Amino acid sequence: MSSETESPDTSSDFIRDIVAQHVAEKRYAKIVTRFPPEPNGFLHLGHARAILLNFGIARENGGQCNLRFDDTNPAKEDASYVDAITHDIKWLIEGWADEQLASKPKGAVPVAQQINDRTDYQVSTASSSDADTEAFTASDYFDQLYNYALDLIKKGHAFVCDLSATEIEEYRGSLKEPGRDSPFRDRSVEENLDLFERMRAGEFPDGAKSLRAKIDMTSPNLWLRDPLLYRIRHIAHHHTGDKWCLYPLYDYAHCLSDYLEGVTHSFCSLEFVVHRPLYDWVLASLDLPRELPHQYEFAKLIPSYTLMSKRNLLRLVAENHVSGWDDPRMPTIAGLRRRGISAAIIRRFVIGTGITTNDDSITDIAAMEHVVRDELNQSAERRLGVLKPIKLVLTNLAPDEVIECEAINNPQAETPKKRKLSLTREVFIESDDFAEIPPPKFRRLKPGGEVRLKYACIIGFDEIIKDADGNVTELHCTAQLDTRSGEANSSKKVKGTVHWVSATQCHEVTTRLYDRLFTVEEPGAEEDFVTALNPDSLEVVTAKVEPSLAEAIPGAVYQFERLGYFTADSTDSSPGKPVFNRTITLRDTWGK
RNA sequence: UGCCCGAUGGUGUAAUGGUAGCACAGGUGACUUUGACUCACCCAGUCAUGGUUCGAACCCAUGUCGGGCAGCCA
Repeated sequence: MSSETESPDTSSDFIRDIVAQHVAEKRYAKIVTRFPPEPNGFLHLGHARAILLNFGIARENGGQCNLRFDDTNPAKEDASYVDAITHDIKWLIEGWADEQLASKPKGAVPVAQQINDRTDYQVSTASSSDADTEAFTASDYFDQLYNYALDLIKKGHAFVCDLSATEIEEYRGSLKEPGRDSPFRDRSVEENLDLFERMRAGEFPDGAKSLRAKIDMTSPNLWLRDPLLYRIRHIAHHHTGDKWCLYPLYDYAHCLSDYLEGVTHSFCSLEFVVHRPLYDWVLASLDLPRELPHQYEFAKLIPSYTLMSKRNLLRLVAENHVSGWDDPRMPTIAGLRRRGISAAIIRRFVIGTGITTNDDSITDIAAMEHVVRDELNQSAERRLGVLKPIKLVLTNLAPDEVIECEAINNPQAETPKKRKLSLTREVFIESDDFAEIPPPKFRRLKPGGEVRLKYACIIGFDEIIKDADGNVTELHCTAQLDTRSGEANSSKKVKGTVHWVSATQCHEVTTRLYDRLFTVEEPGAEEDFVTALNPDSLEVVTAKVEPSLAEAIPGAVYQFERLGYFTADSTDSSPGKPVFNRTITLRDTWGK
């Protein structure tokens, strides 16, 4: 099927070098990575890099990659995204790293175990053959996270603070000025324990108190100035319900979730570099028995002409600039899939961009378009379809005459299969393929010229028919039947070949012509990206296509010869009535 | 102007003290029953200045430019 030519495992990057070093040192029994999406939107091309890195590292080292929902903020998250995210990940790695996708037994939470006479907590991993499994979920660790917070308080590493949000901001200082200690910083362990328990019990309103790490208010790293660990939120959580009104923050929950799952390598994007000391501080302050996970950062993938943040993509959806998260113009995994772009294509493109710490790079979207065309050229069957038809009459054929022609399904195939096409007196050709006053080097149909109807025969131009207003209504030509394949004059050469469909044996199908969503290279850098929306990103036409396309398989991609690649939309098509989405046009070196 | 990070053709990357390579984009031509594909050729780079070294894209120093950080978001 796919001729996926993914980079061999010889390709390396700084992260693979680090992991290879650890493997050589036998530092870990098994390499364990994780992909931790927050269920607050659909996954996009940027996530694809993280997914492919995490699963790729696991795949190359006989390890595992945990899918973990990072659901510590009930105000922004929703269970409705969980299924879509899970589906997209599985689809992206299918046939490539399915074995590495790790989950846990249903309902599993961290359990106590003895390690070197010390009590440790870990959540078990389910084997891929187990029946009842589910994704790892940070909120399943809330109890254990709470207990760890108690430990932190007992060790004098955390305190309950009564300062308001604005006061905390003031006390934090600025980029240049050091911060000041909270007046509540030196509460006794007993008082902190009592207050924290009462926070959990719901005695205080939102924002009245918080649990903070006791680190260093004068640190040049803002994230070390007694950062918050827990905040009060009297709001139900999509997974834990109303059990909690106290929720941990990312910096506290993430490193410990990694630890509880036995993650060895925790990869994230560059903006978390400044958080790494905090990641390490939390883990180190708890004096944990097992080997600690470590965080490594890499640069995000930002393709040109696309938006790449969930916040912004959500706005496109909310304001109806697109039909949804899976609109074929969206850079989401679901959108690309509907567009006809396979997982193998995404993998080849994303992996091909590499992993670095260069932080200001924009990847030319043309690099992805190249992969799309290259893969589809190998796999897509060819069909004939006319987007903007103009009628052409072959005056030397009888009205009911049908001439059978043979068309090749895919010239790239080892042993190309063929199908039948019917040439009739009346056909449609692309209106772009005729010019009454042709521009220089025009190789198509023009007055007095000749052109070949693909897979049929050469035709000679006779006459142009116009209506009263001067609009072209029909083109009259003569078919040179002896130039058909196998006939005496079949090797006759003409400069142009055009596609066509029989006017009496064709189907009309709704076809969506997509173009890039934005007119500028970096819409995310725009004051307001909405002003950079491409007004022509979607054009709907009723195309005339050859009969076989009525049975197009949703999700399959076809090349409409000389036009581009089209896929039958899997949500809007119905049996016998496909709706086509244009995946991408063919490369066009002539320009028009 | 606090701290941290980064800098290789137009773009994305490789070279880890020893010939600056690959891909995309762009250009020219060949081929063509898809102006597609394919093929051939061309274009074009180590941010700057010093230093270490027989030898520096790589190590050091300084500068320049770019990015990140002051959510009870992740």
